[in-house]
Amino acid sequence: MARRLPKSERSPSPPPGDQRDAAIQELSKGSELATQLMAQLELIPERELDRRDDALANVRRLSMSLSSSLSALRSEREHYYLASSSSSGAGPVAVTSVSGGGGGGGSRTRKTRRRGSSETVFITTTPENDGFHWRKYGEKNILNSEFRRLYYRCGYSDERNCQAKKYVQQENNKQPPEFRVTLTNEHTCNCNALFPDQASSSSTSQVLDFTKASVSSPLMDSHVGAPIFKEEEEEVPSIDESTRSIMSTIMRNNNDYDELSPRSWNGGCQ
DNA sequence: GTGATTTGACCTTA
DNA sequence: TAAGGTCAAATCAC
Repeated sequence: MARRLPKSERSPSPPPGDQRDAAIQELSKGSELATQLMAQLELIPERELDRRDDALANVRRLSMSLSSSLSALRSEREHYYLASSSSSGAGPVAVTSVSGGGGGGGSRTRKTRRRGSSETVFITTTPENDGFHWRKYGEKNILNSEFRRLYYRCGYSDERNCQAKKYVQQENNKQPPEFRVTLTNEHTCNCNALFPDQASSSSTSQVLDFTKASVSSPLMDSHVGAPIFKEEEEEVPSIDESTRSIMSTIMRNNNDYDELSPRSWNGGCQ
């Protein structure tokens, strides 16, 4: 039942949370602690060399995993690109963060981005590959551009009041073609498709299948190489097992991280 | 039948 | 007033 609600029946969205920032902070702390632990291990006497080296190796691995988690989260915060595919060999080419003038507000029920909520702009050959479920709601010819601009909103915009939006406009006819993607508003739906193996624990988990027209753009050809996230799929190329495990551990230990928790990744997407 | 996309009209902003 | 952005009925795909 995805029929859009009449304007009058819509409720205002809650402000976007900062759970991701909290997660980043916790990961930073973990990283610092790992560094300290490494220093302490160096002090273990040489007669226990074997044990010391094993422990050191483990801590180094832990530290590296924390670092990659951090960098992945930071990257996602900036342009939602945690789930970009390595199989396609194509990713964002350039990223530009733009901060607008500060919320439209007012009594208008309709707003345009010209009034300036924060937005992220980047060029990519895989505009569809950001791990989120988008629904197209419009398409326009743009002045001085030979390509039409496509308008997407979060697939859970209605049921979860998620205000995330995405504008996709082809930039050129290169092979593969490049697209300018503009993301506005953070997802508040808790419905990204990261870690689909965890998501698959729920029979109603949200999956992304870009072979369906429903979540892809007519501009997106097969050569773009979009990943297909299905319930049966187990691998997310951009995140290794250790990173995933550490993030899960941290999130289990902090219930405030609803936006990032596995529970939210799958159960929330119904 | 259900849910997503298309598309022309309408709204908002500059 | 032009252009960008959004709405929502019609249409399409499954």
